[in-house]
Amino acid sequence: MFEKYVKLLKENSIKITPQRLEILKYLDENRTHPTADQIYTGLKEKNPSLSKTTVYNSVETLEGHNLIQSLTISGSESRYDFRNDMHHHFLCKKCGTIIDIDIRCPNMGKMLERGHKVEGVHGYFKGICKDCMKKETNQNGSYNLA
Amino acid sequence: MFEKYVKLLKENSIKITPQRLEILKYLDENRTHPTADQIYTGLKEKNPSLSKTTVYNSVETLEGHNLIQSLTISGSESRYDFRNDMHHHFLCKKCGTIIDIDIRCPNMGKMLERGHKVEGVHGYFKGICKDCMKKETNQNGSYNLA
DNA sequence: ATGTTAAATTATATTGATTACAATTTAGAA
DNA sequence: TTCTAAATTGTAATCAATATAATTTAACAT
Repeated sequence: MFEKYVKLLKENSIKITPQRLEILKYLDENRTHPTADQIYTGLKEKNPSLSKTTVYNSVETLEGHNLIQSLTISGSESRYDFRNDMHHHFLCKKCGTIIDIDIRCPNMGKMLERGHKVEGVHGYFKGICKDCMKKETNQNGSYNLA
Repeated sequence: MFEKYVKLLKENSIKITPQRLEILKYLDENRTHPTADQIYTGLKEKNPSLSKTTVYNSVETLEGHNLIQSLTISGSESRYDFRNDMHHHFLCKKCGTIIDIDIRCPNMGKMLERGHKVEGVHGYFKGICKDCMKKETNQNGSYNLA
């Protein structure tokens, strides 16, 4: 059940606690880039003693060891991503979904040339996602029947 | 003095107010990507009647008309950028500076291929800037004298 | 297994950014 | 100049995130 996450924590010399295992599992199984509050709410029922502070502490620890990464795409709240590899994100302004975009930033070389040490890269696209675009097109189409 | 900003507002059919002119001018002259609070504090002395709510309202209006853009690079607070053209940003974890990086994202084509409509692109790099790297090197060098 | 201890968890209080609201003022059109 | 919708203002409220201190616990040594 939790072996995978136990292994992850052990490999990184992070103390193994039920809360951290649950949070890791939740992020692994919910690739929707949830907020701290969503993680808390999602786990609270099965783990009534869970505290929101623990969620904040845990994601901070996990991020500090590069087991997960945090996103600041929406401004109002941080979101968390089980994936720790470099990829980009797309936020749909219509449905709110955050989609993983598998592109690696091709500009790292330029940053090095300029003498900066890059430790993290975040690429955020914002707009209307494919599915919402389809719906819009359909709507406009029906208007044209008049 | 303010002709440039009057013109900007007029072109976008935004009602011209002294507050909006001051905020635009502040952002134009302070390319440090200030927070709403920094804008407020920077203008309050010369404009004692200015309200922080007005700063929030104004930057929202200006961003809505694409006169400025907001950054969510730091997580805790939004920052504002007079530049509205596409470019990237680098946040130095050491000195906190946010540097403009003049690269255009080369992945727009891929997004279109996938059927998404992209309205905004934000590229954030985080790490240690050139200047802070130099200081670190110097420090390590002096230790090596022992 | 048991005891020990530093670290983690928890509940609560607090901070800080942002938004909501209602009263007042004002920009810009008539 | 008058009028009106919109903007500004101060205050209160909200929401995410952090600080704090007491309690619990993971992991090590015995």
